Amino acid sequence: MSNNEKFYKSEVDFLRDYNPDDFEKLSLTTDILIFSVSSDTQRNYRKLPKKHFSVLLVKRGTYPFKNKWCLPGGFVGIKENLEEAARRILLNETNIDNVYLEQLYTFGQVDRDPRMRIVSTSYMALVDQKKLKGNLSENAAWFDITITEKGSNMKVALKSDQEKMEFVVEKKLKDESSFNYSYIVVENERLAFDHPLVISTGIDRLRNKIEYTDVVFNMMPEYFTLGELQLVYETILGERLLAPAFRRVIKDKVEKTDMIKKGGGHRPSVLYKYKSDH
Amino acid sequence: MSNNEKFYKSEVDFLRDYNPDDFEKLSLTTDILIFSVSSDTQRNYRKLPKKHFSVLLVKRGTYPFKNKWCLPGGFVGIKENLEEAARRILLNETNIDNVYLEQLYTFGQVDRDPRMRIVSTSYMALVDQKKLKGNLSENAAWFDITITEKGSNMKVALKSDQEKMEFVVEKKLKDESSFNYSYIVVENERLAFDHPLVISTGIDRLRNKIEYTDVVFNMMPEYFTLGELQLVYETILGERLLAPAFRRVIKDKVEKTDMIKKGGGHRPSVLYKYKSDH
DNA sequence: CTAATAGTGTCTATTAGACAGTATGTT
DNA sequence: AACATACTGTCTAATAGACACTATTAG
Repeated sequence: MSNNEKFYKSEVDFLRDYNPDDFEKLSLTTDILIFSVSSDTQRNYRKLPKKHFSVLLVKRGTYPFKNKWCLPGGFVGIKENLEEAARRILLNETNIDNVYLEQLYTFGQVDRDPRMRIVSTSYMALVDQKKLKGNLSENAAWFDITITEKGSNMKVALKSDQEKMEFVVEKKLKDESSFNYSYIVVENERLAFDHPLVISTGIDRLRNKIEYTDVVFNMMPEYFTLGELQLVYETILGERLLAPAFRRVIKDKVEKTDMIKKGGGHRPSVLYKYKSDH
Repeated sequence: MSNNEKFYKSEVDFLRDYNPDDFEKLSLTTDILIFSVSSDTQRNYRKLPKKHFSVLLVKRGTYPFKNKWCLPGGFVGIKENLEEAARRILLNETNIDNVYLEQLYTFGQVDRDPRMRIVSTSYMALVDQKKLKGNLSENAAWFDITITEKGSNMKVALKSDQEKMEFVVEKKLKDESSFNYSYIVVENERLAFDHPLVISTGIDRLRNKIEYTDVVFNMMPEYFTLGELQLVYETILGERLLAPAFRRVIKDKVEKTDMIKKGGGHRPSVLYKYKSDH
């Protein structure tokens, strides 16, 4: 009997059917990374309001990580699907529903929670911030994100009306032959758990997906100008784009309306809406 | 006190710190989707051996799903990281190590295991099949994959030396504005659990990643001809590629050696190897 | 010689980048 | 008038697709 045969006859099937002490049950949570793009209040009547890429954080009231900020999250019920749990928590904490949500990654480092073993499946939500306004709890706040990359390090500065904080993660290739990497937290004072990793992973995912999908329209109001849309792309990608090229690429995804946005100290702009059938 | 304030003061923090009955612990497993590309034994001295995209499955010896096939997998230890668990199981069941491995997706449907609530984080491994040969257990077998897509349905035919089976899944968009979709199993006789979903998700991921990363080289031997490499791409993508275009795109990723592969009834071919620094 | 793959050259079509130039609002 | 954005046209560069053509082996 070979070593492998022995294994298959015992361990695989064994593990499927039994639950020995080594494999005791663990807790599963879900954390929701809610991204949106917010606008500055307009200072100069000529200029377009500056846009900020932002994330919703919640201040913890109890230990561990008391007074630190974290992503909204909670335990997955024993009879609850993962995405259902994420939507329940999202609805409870932000009062919104029917939002774009996708599974991001499952974080399972043994020591990621100081209390006990907790594995967390994170979800990424993309919202139009106006749908939430006025409903935020005292403990929740939007933080504008500013990303600075130097070498393999990424510094993420977070700024709300009240607070400023930042963390630094290092992007580390796990495999030289692919874009398979993970992040390591280099600096972090104010964020709870391994949430810097979740945020970094989400930024990465969004920056990728914005290039080949239409997810960005989940962060837009129903009607928008192409200038505003371009600003959102620029804000998320962290780079300037050339308007003619942007318009060429985006033109099949949007539909002109007969509405026009006036009021800026410049030529008025046609309002567009998302065209899903193309 | 607003509804939201009430919520934040209670539920978020409550859930973090307590473990009420509704949120009892659950079992976490990992399933490993092992892909490789195998070659037919050569029948015509002129023709290149045909290549097959294949997956490693294990036959279950016990209930539930007795005598059905499944992906190798097992429970995650309470003090074991997710990827560590995947590597442990991979090593035990296939006797290989140092293999390309990436987290694929976490499947958590409440009813995915008939015994109890089990959430599974799947990993995808890419291997060169020659490294495994001779070590396979009786219960394990490579299945060649043939994919037929019609409309939103994908039929996956699996064929080993001994057995043939197939399943059909439907690709369903979850969000009209993105490529965020999930699969639904339409037909499945012989595969255990929700493993048709895992396989479909993995095929998708691999087909995507092969276009913008170098993952494919994890499935290649150290030295290979460009014709063989092209065949692997064609096998995984399920479409023919034009040789001049393929060579143009691939040329920066490979390095010519001074070795030559002779023996076919045709012009000999230069052997290349992967060049990671480009 | 033949069948089969190896490998190159080149034309064309498509897409991306760059920039100039015109248009039209508000103050 | 001045500024700021809206919007278009066009040149160029880079990339992808198609196909013809040459090279070289085993049998």
